[in-house]
Amino acid sequence: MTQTAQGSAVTLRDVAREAGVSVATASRALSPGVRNVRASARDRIMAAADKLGYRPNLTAQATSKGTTRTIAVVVSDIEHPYYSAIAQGVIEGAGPAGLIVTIAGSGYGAEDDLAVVRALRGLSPQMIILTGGGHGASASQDKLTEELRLYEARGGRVVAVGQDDLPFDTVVLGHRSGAAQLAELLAERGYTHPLLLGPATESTNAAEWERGFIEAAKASGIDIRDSDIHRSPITRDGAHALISRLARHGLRDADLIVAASDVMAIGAMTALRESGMEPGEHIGLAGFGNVVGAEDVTPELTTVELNLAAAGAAAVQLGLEAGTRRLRHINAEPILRESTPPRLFAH
Amino acid sequence: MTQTAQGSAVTLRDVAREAGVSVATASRALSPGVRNVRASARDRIMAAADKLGYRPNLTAQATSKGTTRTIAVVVSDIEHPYYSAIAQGVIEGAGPAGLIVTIAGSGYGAEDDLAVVRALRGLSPQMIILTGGGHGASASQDKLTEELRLYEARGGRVVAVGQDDLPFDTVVLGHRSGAAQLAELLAERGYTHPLLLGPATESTNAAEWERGFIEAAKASGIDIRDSDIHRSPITRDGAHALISRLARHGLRDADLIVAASDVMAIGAMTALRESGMEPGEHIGLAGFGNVVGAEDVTPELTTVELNLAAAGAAAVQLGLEAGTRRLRHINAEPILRESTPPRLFAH
DNA sequence: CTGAAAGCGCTTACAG
DNA sequence: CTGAAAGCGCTTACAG
Repeated sequence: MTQTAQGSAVTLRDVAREAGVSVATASRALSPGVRNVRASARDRIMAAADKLGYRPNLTAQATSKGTTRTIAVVVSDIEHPYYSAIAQGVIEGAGPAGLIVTIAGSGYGAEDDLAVVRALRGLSPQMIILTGGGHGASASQDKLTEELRLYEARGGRVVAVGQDDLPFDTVVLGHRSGAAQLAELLAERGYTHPLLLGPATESTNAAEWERGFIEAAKASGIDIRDSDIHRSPITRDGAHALISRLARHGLRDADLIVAASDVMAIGAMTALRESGMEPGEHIGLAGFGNVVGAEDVTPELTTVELNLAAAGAAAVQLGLEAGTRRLRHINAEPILRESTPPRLFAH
Repeated sequence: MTQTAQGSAVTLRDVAREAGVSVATASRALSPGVRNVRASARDRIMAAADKLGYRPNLTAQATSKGTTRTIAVVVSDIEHPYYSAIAQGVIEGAGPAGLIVTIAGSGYGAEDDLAVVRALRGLSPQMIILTGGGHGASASQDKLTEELRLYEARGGRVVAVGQDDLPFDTVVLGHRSGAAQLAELLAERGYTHPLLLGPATESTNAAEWERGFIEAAKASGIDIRDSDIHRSPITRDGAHALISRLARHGLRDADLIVAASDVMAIGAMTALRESGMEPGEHIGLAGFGNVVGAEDVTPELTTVELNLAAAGAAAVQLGLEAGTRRLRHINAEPILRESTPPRLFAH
């Protein structure tokens, strides 16, 4: 393939020539929001652009303007519905503003986010939305913050979705309040011995979820000990393996498993059944997030609706307005379904 | 925010000055695969870049080189696990080559793909991977092809994942052969009256799936009439609504529902149960794709493994090698599970 | 309202 | 191996 292929691209210069104006005026006529071009000239230019099939070179615009009409969203795992739901919200929010959204997958560690943000910065998006959910304090986290600050200094906007452990605009999700409400309702239904199933990786989202649940449980008279808290990879298979193992040794007196995500809860559900226990009947089961699929398992899964799409859209709004370090809260609400029926001897 | 913020960015010029060389040498030292720089100079330049926290401006590189070290994958719906699985495969395939992958969501029509590709072209990715699954012949489809040809003419690579109805390199998925194998196995299990549940939107993937199933069924002595084929939106809710309606009027003599995707099958499963029929027991149920969740519903869902991640990785490989209009086939394999138990009076 | 010119940050023949 | 210069496609003061 020769470099000549390059030559076939229609450029602004071509449009200008066709319309009989300078590239400067052609540029003005074609950029939205610029008024100072005579109507007749504008029309000729538009027509020429159309006729030639002109498509502006966005990267050239970017090197000239220093930014691109693009939103980059960083997710830990594109296959996890938690992230796709947020991404979908971002897309919906970006559409009206005429912004293209671009999704980049990282991984579950702060260093993963860091690597992706480094690469992304070079692409000069107008906004970077982080959805990783927080990694706690660490050297990588500090470097990530520093990298993002540099990006901001160049005029970029950064917004986080999750918890407020990054010093930027943040859409705060209801991991804590949602988990607390869930704990209260489950206590009312008569559950007394919950077992918590959290992620093995550091996650501020999960930490808030855990704290919210434990505190509210305590207020309802339920004490959750450290030995009641288990951790596995934040996937269907991770939870499945853990619960299978636990079930083999007996689940002691637990009457409820509460997972940090629906995906994990669903893996646990299958593991329970394979171990001869009927979820809902022998032991209650609750998830978190109200992800697609939660109401299609049997029994239907009790969970907490996080309103992820709304959060994604809100992140775009925050990023579009000027401001710093603002927090925007999105409410969560528990949804009780068949997997946590009222216990017989409710107090 | 003033434009001066821009000034704080570290540029190649800064690195060159720090190292005491020209920008040209600095550029050479920093670009991988370029040998002609004295080792000592290279070391000084690397050190300077490191010290200053230099991050190359990828958009500037792009306007200079005409391309970006980026792969753009176009998906119809990021929330659909079919697409996230392919995207995950692309990410895995792109990593070793040092390419960033960017995911853009479109919609289910050819005109949606067209709009996204237009926007994407401006970002000059090195490769565009289309996963839409084919839209059949139409004016939009022709325009899409034309747009992609222009992109190719500028040196870009395009690869499709799905069926071979686009005149570009294609990773062909086993919709047809997978569906055919499934039909044979289900016939062996004694099913005689399948009802097909396909997507309402035009899709070559689905058309192949349908043809594969019908032909193989016929070979096994099962005749599928037009009235046995139903269509709904390609979502959980779409299938749920359709099957609910059908169940109300009675499902006639159908002993099996075969859906074009697992997500649809899972929606159908819930609808059946809500209508008082036990999936697997009263009526068999099969999906397609072996998506996360398929083995976590009750009964576990019979489906066809499409090896989507492998397909995504294969697409990257195709795009990295030179060549045109090559077809690469990825095998599909049926997975029989509890949702299609052997019928009592199998022939 | 318009054009000539300088500039965005980088790459790459070209000539040493 | 290295530097000065031209160029990538666009934008935007500046001066009419």
